[in-house]
Amino acid sequence: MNEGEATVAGNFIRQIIDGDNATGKHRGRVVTRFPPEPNGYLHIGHAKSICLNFGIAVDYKGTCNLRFDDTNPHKENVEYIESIKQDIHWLGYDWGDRLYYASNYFDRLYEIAVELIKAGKAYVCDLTADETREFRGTLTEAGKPSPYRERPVDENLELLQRMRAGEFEDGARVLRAKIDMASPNMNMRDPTLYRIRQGVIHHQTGESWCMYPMYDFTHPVSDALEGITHSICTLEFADHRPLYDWILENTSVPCHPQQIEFSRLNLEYTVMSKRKLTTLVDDGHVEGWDDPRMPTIAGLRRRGFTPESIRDFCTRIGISKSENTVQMGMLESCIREDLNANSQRRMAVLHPLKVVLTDYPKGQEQQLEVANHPQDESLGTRTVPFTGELYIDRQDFLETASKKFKRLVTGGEVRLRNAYVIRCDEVIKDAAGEIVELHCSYDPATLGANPEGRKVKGVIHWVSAKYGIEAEIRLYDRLFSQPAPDTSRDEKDFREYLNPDSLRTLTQSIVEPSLADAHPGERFQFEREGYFCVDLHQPEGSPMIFNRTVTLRDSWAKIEAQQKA
RNA sequence: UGGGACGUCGCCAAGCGGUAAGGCCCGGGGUUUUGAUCCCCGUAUGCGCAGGUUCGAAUCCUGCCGUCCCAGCCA
Repeated sequence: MNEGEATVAGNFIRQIIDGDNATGKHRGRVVTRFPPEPNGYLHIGHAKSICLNFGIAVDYKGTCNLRFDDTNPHKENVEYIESIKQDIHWLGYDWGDRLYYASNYFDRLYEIAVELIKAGKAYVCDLTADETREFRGTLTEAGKPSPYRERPVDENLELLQRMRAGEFEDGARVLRAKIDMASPNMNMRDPTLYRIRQGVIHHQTGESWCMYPMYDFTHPVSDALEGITHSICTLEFADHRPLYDWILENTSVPCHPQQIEFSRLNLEYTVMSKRKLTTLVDDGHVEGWDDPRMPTIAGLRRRGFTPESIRDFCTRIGISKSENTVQMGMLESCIREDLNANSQRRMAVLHPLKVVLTDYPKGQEQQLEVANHPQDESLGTRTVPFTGELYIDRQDFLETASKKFKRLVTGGEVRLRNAYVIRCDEVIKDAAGEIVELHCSYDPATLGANPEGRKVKGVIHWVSAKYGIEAEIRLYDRLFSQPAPDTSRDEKDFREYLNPDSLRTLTQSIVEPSLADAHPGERFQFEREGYFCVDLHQPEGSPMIFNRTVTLRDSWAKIEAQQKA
C-alpha cells in the first residue's frame, strides 16, 4: 500500500484475526482465499473482497490463494478465468504459485463422499427435483424424510459408483447428506452433495466427470485442503455456516477453517449481480463486459480508473455486516483525488467555436511553454502552439450574461489559459442566426502577466485552429437513472431504468496537438472539463477516442442550477 | 415465537461501560491564469423506539419496531 492511501484502523474481521493470533489459534498463520466462480467478469464488489482477502494476507504476512470455484461447468469458461486473473493482477495483487481450482479436488471430494456414506451420513436419493422440494417442507414447517434416506450403506456405495460411471441421466439421482429434515435452517435439511451433469465438457477436467459436487460440499473441503484459516464470504452465506461446519466436523479433513461473513457492496445507479450484468452484455445494452459504463473491473479500467483509486475506494467504504448502498460520489472522489495529483493537464475543446484574433500579426505563430501540472513541477512542461485562429468552447461564450458569468461575453475580456487576455469585439452569425465565429482582439502585454489597470476574472481554455487535432470524445453518465435499479419497489424489470443518455459521443472536438502521441489508456486532465483517457480499443486510422472518466467538481453548475430555480 | 443477520449524521463508518473518530456529500470564507486543486470554519445534547441496571449506557439487560437473507439437483 502506498503512503498516500487511507488506512482504516480496523474492522471486525481483523479483530477476529487479532484475537486468533493472540490465542495462537492458527499458530499465528493467516491464510485467506479469493474464490470466484468463472462465470462472468469481476466487478467492483469483487474488488472489495479482493482487497479484503489479499489485503489481510499482506498486512498479516500471510498468504491469499486464488481459487476458481468451478463446480458448475455449464456456466463457466476460460475467457472468464483469464479475465479474472488479469483483473486481480491489475488491481495490484498476486497469488504467487497458489492458483487452485475446486476441480483439483474432485478425486478427494469423491473419496470424502464415500467416507460419508460409510459413516451413514450420506445417501443416494432418487427423488426428482420437484419431489425433493415438496419433501423439504417450508420455512415454518419441518420437512419429511426421503423414502431413500435409510438406504443401506452398500447400496449407496454401489449407486454412487454407478452415478460416477455415467449410468444415470441428469436428475435421476443425487447424493445427499443425512442431517436433519426438521432443522429450522433449510440448508441442513439433507442438502444435496452431488448432482449428475451428463455431456458437459468441463474447462479443466474435460469429460472425466459426469457428476459434480455442490458448493456447500466443495467449499469447506477445498478451504480445509488448502489450510485456509479464515474463509471470508458475504452475508447470504451465513445460513450455510452450520453446514460448512458440519462437513468439516464429519469428514477427515486436515483442519477446520473459520467462515466469516461481511456485507456485500451496493453502489447507487448500477447493478452488481453477475446475472444482471450478463443480461446487459447479452442483450447489447452495453458494448461488452469492458464497456466504460459497467461496474466491472474491466469497465472501470477502460473508463480510466486507476488500480490505486479502486483500492482506496475499498478501504474508504470499510467492512461491516450492515446493508449498505454507497453513493457514486464516493467512487468519484477516489478517482479525482488520484488523477488530480498524478495526471498531466492538457487543453481540449469539446464544442468548438472559432475565434479570430483580428489584430494578431498575420502568419505569426508562437510556441508557448506550458506547465503539465499547476502544483507539481516535477511533471514538467510541454509546448502548445498559439495562432491567430483558435477554438474555444461554445459554453464559454454568451452574448449577454449576468455578472456571475465570468467567461467571454460580447465586449468583454477573458484570459486564455496559459496565453493572452482577449476581448470579444464582434459576433459573426449565419443566416439562421447561429453564432459561427467570434472576432476578438488580444492584449500582447498579458502573456504571463496581469493586464494593466483592470482585472480579468475569467480564464478559459482553447486550442489552435491550425494545429489542433480532431478527436472523438465519449462522455459517460450513470448507467441507470434510478439509484437502486435492482430493488425496484414496483414490478419493473431493472432494464427499464437504464439511462438513455449514459453515453454521449462528441465527434467534432479538437484537442491540443501534443495529445497525438498519447498511448491507449493514458490519462489526462482536460483543464476545466474533467479527466479523460485514451480508449483501449483504438480503431486503426480513425480519430483518437477519449473516454471521460469523471468530470471536475463543478461549483458553477450548482450556481447555474440555483439561478434557474 | 420458523431460522439467521443488521439498525450510530443525507451516504459509508469508528466506537466494545467514562460522557459521539474519520471519509464522502453539503453550507460559509480565503488563495488561485482550471468556477479545479489547496487552506480554514461549520454540520448527531444524540446512537431505531420504550423501559431497566449503573455515580455514569451507543456500549449491559428486557420488551417492542423496522430492514435484509434463506424453501436450486446455482454460487
